[in-house]
Amino acid sequence: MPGTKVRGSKTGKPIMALLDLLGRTWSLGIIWHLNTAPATFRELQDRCEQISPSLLNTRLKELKSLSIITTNEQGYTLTEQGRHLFDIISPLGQWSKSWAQQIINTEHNKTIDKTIKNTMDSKQ
Amino acid sequence: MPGTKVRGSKTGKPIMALLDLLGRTWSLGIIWHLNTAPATFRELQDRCEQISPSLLNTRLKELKSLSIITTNEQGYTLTEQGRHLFDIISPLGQWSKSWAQQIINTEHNKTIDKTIKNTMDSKQ
DNA sequence: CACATTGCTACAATTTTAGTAGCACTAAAA
DNA sequence: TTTTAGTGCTACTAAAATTGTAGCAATGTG
Repeated sequence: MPGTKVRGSKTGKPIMALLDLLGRTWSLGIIWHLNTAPATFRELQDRCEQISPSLLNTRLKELKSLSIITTNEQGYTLTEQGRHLFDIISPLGQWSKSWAQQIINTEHNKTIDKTIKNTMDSKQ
Repeated sequence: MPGTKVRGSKTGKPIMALLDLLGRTWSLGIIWHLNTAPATFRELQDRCEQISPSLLNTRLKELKSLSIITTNEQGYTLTEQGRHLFDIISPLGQWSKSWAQQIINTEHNKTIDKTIKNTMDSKQ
């Protein structure tokens, strides 16, 4: 809860509470996968590929008690706030792509460098 | 690494790799606190209030190997990509405030409701 | 040389998460 | 009415992650 002492912060600043929450395994993933559409418990389990039911349940309770998700006839859904939160983190999708690309290039360069080095070594 | 199988995903989609990374304890916090200014190891330890040196070291290595942070004369710093990542999550600061406010109001309303209920009960 | 600071490493204790099994409930089919 | 299938979980143990504390090696400073 914001205002209350949180794991990693004695101050209880909202941002610390939020970073603590989002920093827990699967929090971000659940929000991410719930944006597509509301989902039942098991549907959500599938979307998250590997989450264990006990943890999923724990996270759902946390997120629900903090008004980020809610339940209705369709199952679990983002609240309006939750959707706003998703909007904020949504650009991560694009960012992750260019990030991945750059890392791959870096790795590739390393390989090239090594090849060059080997070639040079063999010529000495 | 994006492209490689990650905790929580067999597909290795960049976004999954990223959510996995950011979902680890203190990843977000480190990025957040590093945006203020570059920091030495111990300075960063202080900013994060409660992180243990072993974990901080682990995270720094991860973030560094993934080109999100780097080291220079000033200590640890966000890379250009890291800064861009921060820019994306930066609105979380503002969001967390209104979120906290709303939760507090909700709690407050509960109290009010209870007070009203008690009053009504006592008048019966 | 003593002393302080920095960037860590080591390691046991504790907490968190994964993985698996299965129960209670509901609804439809046989 | 019994079976079957699906859903929302709970229980439990093993494995992994995190904390908390101590301290070492390297670098500088008086």
